[in-house]
Amino acid sequence: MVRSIDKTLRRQELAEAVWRIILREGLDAASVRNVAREAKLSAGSVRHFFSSQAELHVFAMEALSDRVASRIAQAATTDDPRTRIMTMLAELLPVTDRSESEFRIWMQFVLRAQFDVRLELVAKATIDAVRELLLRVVASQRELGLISQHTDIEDSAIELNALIDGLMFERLAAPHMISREQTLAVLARWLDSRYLGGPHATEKHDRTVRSV
Amino acid sequence: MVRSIDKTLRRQELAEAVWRIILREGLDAASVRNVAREAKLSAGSVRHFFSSQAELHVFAMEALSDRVASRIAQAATTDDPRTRIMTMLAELLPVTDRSESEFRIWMQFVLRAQFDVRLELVAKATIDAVRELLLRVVASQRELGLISQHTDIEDSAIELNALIDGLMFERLAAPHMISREQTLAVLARWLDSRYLGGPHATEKHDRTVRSV
DNA sequence: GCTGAAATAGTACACCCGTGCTAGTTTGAT
DNA sequence: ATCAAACTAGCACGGGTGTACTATTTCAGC
Repeated sequence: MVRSIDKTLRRQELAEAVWRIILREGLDAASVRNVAREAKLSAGSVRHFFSSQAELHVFAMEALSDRVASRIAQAATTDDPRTRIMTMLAELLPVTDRSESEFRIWMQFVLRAQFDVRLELVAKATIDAVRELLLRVVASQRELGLISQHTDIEDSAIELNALIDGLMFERLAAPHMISREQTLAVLARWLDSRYLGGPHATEKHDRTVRSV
Repeated sequence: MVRSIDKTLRRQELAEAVWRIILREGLDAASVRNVAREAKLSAGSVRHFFSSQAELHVFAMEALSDRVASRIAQAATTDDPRTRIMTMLAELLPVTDRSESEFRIWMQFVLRAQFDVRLELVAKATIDAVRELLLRVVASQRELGLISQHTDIEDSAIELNALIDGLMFERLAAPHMISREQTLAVLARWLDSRYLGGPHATEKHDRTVRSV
């Protein structure tokens, strides 16, 4: 069935149209008519792929979440443990043109989720996934002996999560206040401060982690 | 001129009506008609006090910023340095019914500011003020000898700012993920970890000493 | 009281919205 | 070539929006 592939494709195209509009004018502007125009379709056509505007928005939000998740999965294939951790966590921050756009869009969805039950579900699932990722990261750090055996994994993950969310928020809400380099520097400093042996002990630990 | 006092009062009342609507249904719902109904006025009457919807929103955002600022100023009168710092910083976090509401509204404004030049100005001014506050806090900590003389004030303020913004964001976007108590605990832990000696020896986890 | 300005209400206009509906067009399998 | 399903376009309805405008009410100062 070639048609069903087309359908999936069109839905993805429409999701991307939603993204572009949100980036340009905000989620409010992502009306059915605007999205249709952005995707060079008619409003009736959009209705054919999404039975309601709400469904379109939910799909666009899920697609965005998936997109970021796949990038993190990609980053997780890095060999060196410390590089891998830094690369993965950097994917949670708006420090490139691409990720800056993605998180700007994501933020709009998350805020609207406060008044939309369906979007709230997507937000919660994604946020929980990030929390679990961070827990695994910190846990694997401890298993590798990169940080003290007495480190409270839960507390560390919570603090790391807050730090990352704060950096993300500031990069989006006040980019003049913290540059991309500073953003990564703050994250790196936080990680280094917990490593045994200080920031420059890099090549001593060769074991690979399979849980992350 | 009793009338001009009335005018100021009405504007404040309308701002509070805007707040209530944002809290309940989001900034999108803060239309002139909705605000008028919330304030038990006619739409034409609202227009008499604010020449446009944009002006109403800007005023409501500024009023909110002022409100939080005055609470921080109030907290700054605390005597004991360490209590004062914690009390002031706690005012930057949504950890009470009141502050939770205020920051929830604030977040809506800040996000819309990305697409509204006038709101962007208010956001920038407020965000810059917070940054300067945090710089002063860290600087005074060092002057009082509460933290190491080698602490980089700028770096510390940036990290503290990110942590606070992250905690705020998480409390609003994912309150299920971090409780009010946990929020304050993370902040307290971050502050304590920088104090020389560290007062709360009852802390359960091992704190790695940092030279930052 | 009287008056005029401030305050409030109400109406009208042009616009955008979500969505239901219908009518055409395209397309792949037979 | 035929046909049914998939696709696309367009219209219409009821409703909400900002705002310009006019009409009415309120009330302090005289």
